Amino acid sequence: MLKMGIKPDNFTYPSVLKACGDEFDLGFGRELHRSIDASGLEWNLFVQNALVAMYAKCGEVELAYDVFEKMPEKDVVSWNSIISGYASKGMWPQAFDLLGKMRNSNTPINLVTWNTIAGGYFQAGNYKDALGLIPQIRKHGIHLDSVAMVIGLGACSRIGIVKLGKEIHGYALRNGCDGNESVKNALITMYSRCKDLRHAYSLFRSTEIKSLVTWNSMIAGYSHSDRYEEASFFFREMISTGIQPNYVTIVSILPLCARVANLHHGKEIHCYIMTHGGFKDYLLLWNSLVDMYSKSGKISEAQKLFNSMNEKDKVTYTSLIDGYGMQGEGQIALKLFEEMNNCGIKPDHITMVAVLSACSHSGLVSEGQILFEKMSSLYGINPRMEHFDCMVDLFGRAGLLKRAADVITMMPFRPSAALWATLIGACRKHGNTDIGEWAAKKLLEMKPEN
DNA sequence: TTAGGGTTAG
Repeated sequence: MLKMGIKPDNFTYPSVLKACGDEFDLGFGRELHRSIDASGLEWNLFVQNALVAMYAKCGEVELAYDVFEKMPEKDVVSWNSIISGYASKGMWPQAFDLLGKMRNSNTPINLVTWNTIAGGYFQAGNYKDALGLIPQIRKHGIHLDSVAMVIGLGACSRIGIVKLGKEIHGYALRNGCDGNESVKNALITMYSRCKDLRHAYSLFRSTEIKSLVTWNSMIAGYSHSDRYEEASFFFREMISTGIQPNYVTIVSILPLCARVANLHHGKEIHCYIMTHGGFKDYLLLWNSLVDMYSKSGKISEAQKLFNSMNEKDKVTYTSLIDGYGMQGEGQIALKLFEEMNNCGIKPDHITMVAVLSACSHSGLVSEGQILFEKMSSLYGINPRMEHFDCMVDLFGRAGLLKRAADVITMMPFRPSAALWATLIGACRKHGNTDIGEWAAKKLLEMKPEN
């Protein structure tokens, strides 16, 4: 268009900027920004809003704010764009500060504003807070739209509260949103994640035009419920209807492959990825493969794959560390942990579980203890329940039953029945009746949790 | 024309 000498106008720039945001093409976005400044359209509200949104989507909230701040006139889209930028980065103080300023500016808050906050909560894993917004929205007399429902259903499926999910389903039926594809897929996910496979299945079968996401929702749902046969059946049915799987399909089905007795299915999928294009850029996918081989005890396959990867993150390392740990190769696991730290990849609480359990399976008592004690000072990770579980197991396996018992007594969490059982098992193995009986008594005293 | 959403690994 430019080559033909046609000048972009106040309609062209927002559309192209939106595309930049969707593709995270910051380079082209900045180029457009320079071109806008030279075009005389730099004060157009639509153009400015689109610039704010583009920078926010590309993760450049400061640049987004620079544009936003200088805008002489702001509308609800401007505010929503900048709030969304901060919320998606988890910068909550800034997001809420702006929400307050938006209220003071007499710009009316609309459903998109609410959905932005709810979506931010969802991304941060605050599913309860996301759900808590629904009654607030309704209190303002605003009707939920499909986006609000999808977020609400997503939160229900993560927490596993089918009752609230059903209420949203009812709301969708009453408001004619049940035919919306996204709502349908979110409903399938909600029911299947809440282990109500019957409802998930009937919704799926009643969907006439099934998109890739519909199939993925179903496969992920059954996979999540450990139903390999059905998940695999849907996978094959999907391919037979001419729909090609994408990386989400593969990532959904791989964890199940590790759990079935032979690795045939997992290898088949690995082969599929190698022979079909379009998968190489998804780290998530390669991590799932490393994890599958690790969990299946094929540690040399996992290592081979790991070596072939150009990009690795903490999940790649954690999967391999976990694999070596399960094989009783604690020293190798610790070497990998050291390597990841040297590479500047920060471990998180799941990495620590893998490392500590590797120590426990290989009898590396002092190594495990040192790592546990230095977890928060060295890596900034506060010990969680599962780390204490690892320590009880570590001492228990080594026959240091008094120290295992001390961990349970001192830990700032309510010990689970399984943890008492771990200690009792260790006492039995090492012939310690005193601590064993004490633990058994504690286990029997436990009140059932509500 | 510009803002929010569904399937996703350790």
